[in-house]
Amino acid sequence: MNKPSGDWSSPILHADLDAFYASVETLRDPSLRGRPVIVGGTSGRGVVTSASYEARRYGVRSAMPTARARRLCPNGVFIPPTFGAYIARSREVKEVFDAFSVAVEPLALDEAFLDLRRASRLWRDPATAAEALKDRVLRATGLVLSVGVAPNKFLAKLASRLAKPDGILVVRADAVQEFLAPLPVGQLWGVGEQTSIVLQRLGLKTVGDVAACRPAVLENALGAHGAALALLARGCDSREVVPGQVAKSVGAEETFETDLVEPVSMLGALLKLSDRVASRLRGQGISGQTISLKIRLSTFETFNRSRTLGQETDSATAVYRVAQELLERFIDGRPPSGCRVRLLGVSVANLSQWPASNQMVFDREPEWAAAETALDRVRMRFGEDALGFGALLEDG
DNA sequence: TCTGGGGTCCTAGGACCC
DNA sequence: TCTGGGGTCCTAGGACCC
Repeated sequence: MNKPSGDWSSPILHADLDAFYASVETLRDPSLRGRPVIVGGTSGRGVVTSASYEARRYGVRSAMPTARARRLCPNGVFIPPTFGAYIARSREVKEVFDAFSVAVEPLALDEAFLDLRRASRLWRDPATAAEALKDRVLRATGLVLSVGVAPNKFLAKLASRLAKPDGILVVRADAVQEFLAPLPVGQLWGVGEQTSIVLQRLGLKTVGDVAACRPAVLENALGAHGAALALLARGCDSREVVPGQVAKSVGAEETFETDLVEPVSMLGALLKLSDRVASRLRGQGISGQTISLKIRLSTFETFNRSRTLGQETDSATAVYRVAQELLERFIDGRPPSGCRVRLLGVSVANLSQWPASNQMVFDREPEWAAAETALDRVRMRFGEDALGFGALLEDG
């Protein structure tokens, strides 16, 4: 059964779906095929989350304000995101990946690492496997995949980015330096706007420049981050592909169409956010100890306030109470005019799995679990009127 | 151009304990 | 009376990724 063995010096794959959200929308509505599809917030404050390659020709990019994308591409089809559809497609793709390798580490809905070292008898070489993976994903889901093939995670991720769209790029172990050296520093994982500025000041423009720089100089300028960059720039990355990672925090946030100034509307928003977060915790069978509140003012200044409880919770009312206290304390410490709130967020960290005993209760009494969201509790206590949230405030 | 929503990781100071 | 040292936890802020 052994296939002839080719070059296995680059056994790590990074698989990345092309223009994922826009592609899913095109599958949902085939009349969009070939048109500039732009998925993103359609409110005044929305940004682009995904753009088809047709839209990119007009200069539309992810994270760009939707208003600007409309100016660049007036004929674009603008669609608000439908996350349920993306999650469902992502699961289908994950099934294809899992049939392919025992070591699959998802990074996001549209990308994953695959370690092929334990599949070396099934394929002549990793590049052949990458071809087959693209083909299987396309046939199973209709989605187009780009794949980077490299000796480690960092190089594989870089390769898949450069392979797009609809490509495969293999970085051979003996060609790493030539591959990396000419790339701009911004291609290094973890180099964004701020780090680029620091590197620029050091006179470092390409990855080759960074590789040639003394690690101590980088560490001095950027701390531990600098030491890590020194290694990446030389193509060194010893991180393993780790399947089955569990989340470390669960959160929900919302940017409001217009800034909130009334505390009562802020509390109403907090209640909704707390309910969303708690529902997701229970859905995953986890609970957490640290509740955080995120506040972004109209000035775009952003604050975080958190509190760690003596015990874990997955209850919306418990999360809400803490968030409410943190918010009230924050407002008290500000000048009366200084609280135009652009965004509120609630998150829960310090997570752990539910004890098995609780999960048994959950299994036995699903109706109990279903009634357990905070909004339901509020309705039960205050009636439907409570959804105006006035009653909650009286209750304080 | 006026900046989403979901996350991860790192740093630094202070409290607290031994 | 004139000041230890190490470890851990908590909080706040910030950079970065998709």
